[in-house]
Amino acid sequence: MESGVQSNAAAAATAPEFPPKKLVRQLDFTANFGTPPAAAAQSQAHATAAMQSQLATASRTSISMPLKIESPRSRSRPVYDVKDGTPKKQKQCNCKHSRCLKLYCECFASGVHCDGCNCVNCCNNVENEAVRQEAVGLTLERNPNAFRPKIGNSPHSIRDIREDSAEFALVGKHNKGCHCKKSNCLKKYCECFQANILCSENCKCIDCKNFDGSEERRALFHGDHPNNLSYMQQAANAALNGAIGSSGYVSSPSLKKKLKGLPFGTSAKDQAIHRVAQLNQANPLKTSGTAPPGNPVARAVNSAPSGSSKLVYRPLLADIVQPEDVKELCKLLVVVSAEAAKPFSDRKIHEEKHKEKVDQTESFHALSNQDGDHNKKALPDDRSSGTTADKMSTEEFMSDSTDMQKGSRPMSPGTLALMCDEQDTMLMTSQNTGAPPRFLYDQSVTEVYAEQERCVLTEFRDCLQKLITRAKVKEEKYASMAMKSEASSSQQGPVINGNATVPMSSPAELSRSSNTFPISFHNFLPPKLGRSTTENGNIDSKTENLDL
DNA sequence: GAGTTTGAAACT
DNA sequence: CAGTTTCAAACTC
Repeated sequence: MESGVQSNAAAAATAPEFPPKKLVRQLDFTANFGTPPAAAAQSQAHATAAMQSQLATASRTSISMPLKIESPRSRSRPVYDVKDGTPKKQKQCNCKHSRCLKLYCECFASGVHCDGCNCVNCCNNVENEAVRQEAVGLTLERNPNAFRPKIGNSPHSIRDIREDSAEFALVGKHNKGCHCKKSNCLKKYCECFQANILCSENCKCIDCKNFDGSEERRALFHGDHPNNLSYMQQAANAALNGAIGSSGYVSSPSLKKKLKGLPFGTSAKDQAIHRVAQLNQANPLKTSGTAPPGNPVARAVNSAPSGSSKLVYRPLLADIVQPEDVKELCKLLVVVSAEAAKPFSDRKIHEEKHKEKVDQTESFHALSNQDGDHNKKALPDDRSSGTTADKMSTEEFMSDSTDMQKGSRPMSPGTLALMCDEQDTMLMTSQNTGAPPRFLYDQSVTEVYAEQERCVLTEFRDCLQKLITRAKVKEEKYASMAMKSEASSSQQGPVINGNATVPMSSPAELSRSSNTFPISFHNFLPPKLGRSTTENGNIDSKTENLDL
């Protein structure tokens, strides 16, 4: 089909590849990417605005939308490393004829530039940004929803799934629906299957087997499929890529709790949980793929993780870092930043007493001196060059860490709100005391910035290192427990009793086991934050308002 | 790795 | 809107 790829590519680079006849506005690949700068800029602005608008719209939806726009195709490829599940480099396309400017291209469809791809004549890069933006505009013109997620929420929920159905589909529905004819919607050709969702009324597929209760689908997800592992990975990717949202699976605390609190109740929810537990029969980490022997309770306890792990992949840090932890971290960094600037503040206060009068006298003297040469040297030269300027600006301007607000560096609204009071104060002080103009202090401001940045980054690095350490510990524990689990199950099967440790081979379940890993981000935040939030009422009250 | 199959996207 | 073609990924061998 793709005969003469290279010749095609070569021709594409030198000669028109597409017929000039265009009933519908099309991308012009022929005119040396010839979009007039102005038109290109306009197109770019339009396209960018359109995409941003879509992103903004998407962010308002209940769908957990990834930062990058994704198409089902891009979702299909493992963005996460198969071995360890860690984020992996963006998928690389192999486009040959689309120049990566059509939705055929995963990168383009994902709204990202090609980077390290194997594509030919790629225009989906910075060098061809104008063309790219035009293509985006055209694509949006053709289909305003082109870059929007194709999987939306559906009325389906975990409660709707019947207890007797063995498979477990993610919550969601393909907005447009698939049109499969030969794949039975059980292969990755099918967008619904790719996204690990059931086909819906939106689909126009033929001979669909991707529905709740489908034997074929059940077989596929029950471990007796040769490609079960890949399907597992696919499901994990689907869960991870944000198309569905994190709440689609059993990750809620209540569910976790109930899952552990066997035997199950009789409510619909409990039944659903029970059903989820039954999914263990396709334990991805056990090649046998058979349900572990033992009583139902034991099987459910042991199997729940396996079953859910097949469909839910949760990063190692999933339960370590919570939203409030991020907030805490930000508070910490604000405190660290303030502390970093404090020496400058202290020094200023100390030295200001001794030098303020002298400086002002000198300045006044220079200003009052009507001699041109003196005037030039006395103020601008002294203060705008070298160490003198640094010294003075440091002394007179950096009386408070909040002065960094006066620099050109952009700050978050939260931080601005935090420091607005101080800014007003400083401004008034500066005006009242006849302090020199701001530009005279830029250098020292930068100096403080540098110190603050250093401290903040150091602190942040430390936190990240601790986070990594935690994850490693967790990972090692998973590994050892998985080995134990596998060893015991291969010999005599898991024996669960009240006191025995439940072998958990699933990272998903392990991460849910708060008893085993009572990890909280708070645990490794430095004590500084504790002080700042408990002893320093001012900082605490202000940082609480940080818009995180 | 090459060839085939598949279904979405693009086009008529 | 329906039919056809193009395209790149998924799949098979």
